[in-house]
Amino acid sequence: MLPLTDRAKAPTFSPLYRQIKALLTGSLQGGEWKPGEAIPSELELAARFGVSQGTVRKAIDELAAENLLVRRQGRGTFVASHQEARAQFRFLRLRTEHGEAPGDMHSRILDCRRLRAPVDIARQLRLRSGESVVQVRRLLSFGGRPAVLDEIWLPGGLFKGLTAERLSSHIGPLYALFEEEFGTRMIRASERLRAVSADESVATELRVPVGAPLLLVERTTFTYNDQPVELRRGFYLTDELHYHNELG
Amino acid sequence: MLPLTDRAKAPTFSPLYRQIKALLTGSLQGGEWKPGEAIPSELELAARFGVSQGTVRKAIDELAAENLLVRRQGRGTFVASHQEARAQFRFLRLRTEHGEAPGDMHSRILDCRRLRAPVDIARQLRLRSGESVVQVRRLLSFGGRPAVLDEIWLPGGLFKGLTAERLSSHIGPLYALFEEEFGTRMIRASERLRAVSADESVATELRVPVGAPLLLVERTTFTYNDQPVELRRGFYLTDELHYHNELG
DNA sequence: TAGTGGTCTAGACCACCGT
DNA sequence: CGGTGGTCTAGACCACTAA
Repeated sequence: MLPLTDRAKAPTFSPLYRQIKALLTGSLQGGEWKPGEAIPSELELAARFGVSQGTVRKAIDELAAENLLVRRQGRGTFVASHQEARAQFRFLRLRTEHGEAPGDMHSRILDCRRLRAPVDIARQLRLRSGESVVQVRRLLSFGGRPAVLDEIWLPGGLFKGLTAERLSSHIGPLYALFEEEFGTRMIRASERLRAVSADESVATELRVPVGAPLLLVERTTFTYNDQPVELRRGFYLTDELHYHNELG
Repeated sequence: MLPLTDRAKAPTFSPLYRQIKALLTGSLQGGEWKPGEAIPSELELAARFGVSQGTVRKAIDELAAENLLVRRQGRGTFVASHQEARAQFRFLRLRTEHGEAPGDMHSRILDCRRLRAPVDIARQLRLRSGESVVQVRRLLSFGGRPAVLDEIWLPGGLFKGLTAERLSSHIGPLYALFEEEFGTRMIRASERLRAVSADESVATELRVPVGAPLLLVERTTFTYNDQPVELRRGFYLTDELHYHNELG
């Protein structure tokens, strides 16, 4: 590790703890520690990198704030996972009238196809036009009532063995499956929300009249290094549930 | 300040930096430092509270993360203000197709009335039913096109001199006016989003057909101590603009 | 009891800003 | 230049967990 005085002359100054953070991120991305596992203790990492515990702490603090790591006092620091209960509703912002997470969720896969990427999909996923992509359509229901119709696009190269059967036999969040079976961890997402009218095909799946108002949620999901790896177009029926958002 | 060993026996343990944070929050709430002003330096505060600079730092770190304070290297730490450019679009999440903040914003006040709080409004604002509230309706336009119809409810006691004239003559965000003229600073908000159909009165104001899909945004806004001080029902026209959200 | 993260301190030095 | 926040260190002790 370069001492601060040497690094300070670099055109783009980066403090030591950020370099440590980058090294840790690299190890996470490279799979040195898997989701759910503990990473080495702060003192071990400090020894490995030749810095003080405080510097490692600050790097881990930022990674924990970004939900890449989870600290547990007395136990250690763990790689975040979409398997954990606390992660279940981090990306799905639907809530009941009372602000609680809705129960009795069920996912039905409508279809799963491989095809050549349309130009706009390719551009958003940073693929070459015509490269292979996977398109998944699925219906989310709560208490037996359809609530969300999702159309999902994934890079074909990253999701080779993905089939409707594999998706249907999976229990829990899709992101848990993606992380376990395909080694792709969703880190953050950017959503664009609009109100639209249900067209005939959407209305049929959601069992509402044609023209009913629906919340359209377009999501771009990113993995490490801000690499986009998923696109979603979700039609949300918001008569009983709503999309919840906190403005800090 | 109690030493750690004494405080440790308290039933609800709170570290020293959180006590400092509470003291700072109290000074902010009490108006010792006004929005836009600098607070004392870290070393001054450390001396005042009889703790180390590091402990003050950690307290300020959290307040900065909550957008109550703004750090500026080499200059000092300042009380956050809704006047600043960076705060303008913190609560208004509308973006253009390209993800930019929309330009040419104009606010037109439709009316401003004082009345006795309906039961549900009173409950949400933690007022006694029948207490005075102010109801404001206003239309936000971008590039001359109506985009948001807002209905706003405020506690009458906190907003005594608020009139349609005062609102209309104000330039900039309402929250800047509220903070300057009424001493009430909006800290955070909780929003519930739904898709609805435009009824006749809303359709007229937004110049859309009756039944057009609109994004309904219901907001509860809080000041210090999680005290709710504003309710909003906004009807958003999302054909050209959309509601943008980042999922961390 | 050993090991982990969490808090607190004191001190040194760096980066940045305004004068 | 002096003063501010930002980084880094070394060391002490506390709180929590699991064995």
